[in-house]
Amino acid sequence: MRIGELSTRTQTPMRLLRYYEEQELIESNRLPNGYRDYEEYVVDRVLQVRGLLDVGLPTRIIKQILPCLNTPRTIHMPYVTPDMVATLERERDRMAEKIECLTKNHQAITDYLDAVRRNIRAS
Amino acid sequence: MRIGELSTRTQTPMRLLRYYEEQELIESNRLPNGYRDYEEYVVDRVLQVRGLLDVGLPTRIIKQILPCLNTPRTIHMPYVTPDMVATLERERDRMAEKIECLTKNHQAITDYLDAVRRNIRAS
DNA sequence: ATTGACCTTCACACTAATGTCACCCATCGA
DNA sequence: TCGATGGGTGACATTAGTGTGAAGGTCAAT
Repeated sequence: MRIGELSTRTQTPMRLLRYYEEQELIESNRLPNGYRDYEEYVVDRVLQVRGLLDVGLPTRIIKQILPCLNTPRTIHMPYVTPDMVATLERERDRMAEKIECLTKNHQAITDYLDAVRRNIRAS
Repeated sequence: MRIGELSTRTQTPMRLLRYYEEQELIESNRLPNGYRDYEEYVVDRVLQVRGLLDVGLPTRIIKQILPCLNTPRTIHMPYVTPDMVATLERERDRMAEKIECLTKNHQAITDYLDAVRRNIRAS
């Protein structure tokens, strides 16, 4: 599929799709005319990348962990350098921290909203 | 306390403490000589702010939701405009999404690491 | 009285993730 | 063949969060 379709299917500006490619987060083949040609799986890939970006991971890290998060859950194990393992462990721990922080604040907001609503109802 | 102490206690560069103040995320009084003078609670506040930043919330949003997340759990209810409630609900939902995304990827990494370790042990 | 640590403001700079615009080529339908 | 539409590259702009350094005050201790 070409970039326009990928863009609408992933709700992502073409500009960003090109950017992600530049950052080596996704890949494309080229049609004879130079147009980008994406394979089907890239759709999921883009969504996953955007999820991770949105969650605060930098492209640099995403690029590193992506091979381990392959959508066709083929845990195909490349050269897993100890270095790589370390990165993964570090990121995993950071994620855990983030989850905790988010959960706490999510709860705080929820509580607050509840209180507000009770307040409104009472007045 | 002055900025140096706050900086070491929160592990945060002074530069950023000033920046947070500029963004109205924290406040300070001034000593007669112009030095910033922080109250004790600011320590927690800074940590909270950094947690939220790290988790991907922009200062703009943090500023808005901060009054509802006061550390001295005095749910002191200011003018809760409907607008404000809307923002809170939106952010809360976004947080939930992020938590989900993070959890999923956290799990994926964990699984992967497990697989790698099994692989190593087997070889 | 000077040094050194701590503080102030101002300002320039960088990176990441995006937006936007300019200019040109390709494709396809009228 | 013309024009709309879709694509390609490149470059400059922007915002957020930081780093860093200049130039200058304050203060405590020597």
